[in-house]
Amino acid sequence: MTVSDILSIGELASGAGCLVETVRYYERVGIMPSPPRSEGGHRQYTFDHLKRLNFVRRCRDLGINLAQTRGLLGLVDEGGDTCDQVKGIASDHLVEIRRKLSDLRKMERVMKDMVASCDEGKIPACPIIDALYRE
Amino acid sequence: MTVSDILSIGELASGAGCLVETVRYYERVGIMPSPPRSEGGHRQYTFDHLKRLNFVRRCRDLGINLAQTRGLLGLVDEGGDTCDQVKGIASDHLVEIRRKLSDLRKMERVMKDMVASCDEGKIPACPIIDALYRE
DNA sequence: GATAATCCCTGTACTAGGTACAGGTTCAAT
DNA sequence: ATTGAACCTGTACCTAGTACAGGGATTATC
Repeated sequence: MTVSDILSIGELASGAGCLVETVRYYERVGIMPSPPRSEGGHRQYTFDHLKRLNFVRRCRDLGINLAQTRGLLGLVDEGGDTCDQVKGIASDHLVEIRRKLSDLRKMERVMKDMVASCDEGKIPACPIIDALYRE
Repeated sequence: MTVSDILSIGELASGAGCLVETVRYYERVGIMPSPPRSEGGHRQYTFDHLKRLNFVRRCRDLGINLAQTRGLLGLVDEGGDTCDQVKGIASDHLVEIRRKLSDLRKMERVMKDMVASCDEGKIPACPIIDALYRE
């Protein structure tokens, strides 16, 4: 590591807590820009790139998919009064999260009941298999 | 559709509410057996196959992955006193569901706060982008 | 019995969001 | 100058299917 402002792809990746391959993947799919290169062909990043990568990772951690993340980045890149559009994307995502939550809660109930039913009788037929196999 | 006990792949698929391609995929990955064929090479299924396919679809609907589903089917195929093993797989899956639920609840809270923050001020900088972009 | 419409066959490519190499080059430290 | 780590490109792989293309089988209608 030098004292300059240039980050290698490894430094960038570890700064954002992801793999080097992931950064190259983001470049390939147009989420991260192609940075300038050294004479030998190594990618040279700046702290702005790190901010952008962290933004992407934060979106991903929240379950925002790459297409939506790309959309948000587009709005960021444009700048200007796009707050409503951002809010739209975020609201859409919130709806999606709530749908998944409701599905998972149903699954939890079913699995919990199935596991509990196993404790009750020590009968030969397994109630879980029964529940799943029933016609 | 004939009056015999033989189901075509299309009848099997629609009976289980999935695509024909999915059935062929399950055969390819060893979840469904290779059934006998007609003289012309068409797959010939029975109602036992339909039961098995429904079992698989029910597992998938509950979010049980194919590897775990294969495990359950293995226990079913063996028969015998494997109730504990079944319960093990189900309990593991319950743990997984609960982990996902907790992640999603966190995401919901964050997204909800972000969307709500947008309503408050009509300031130029978008609070959602801010929240995600913060260093 | 002929024909047309529908179904089925195999094989391959594609999806999302990366991960995991192989084989070769460059950089940084000693 | 040398060595070892990090980097490069390109390709294959993962899950759980989906989507064709090009051709053969079956069924319904006439």
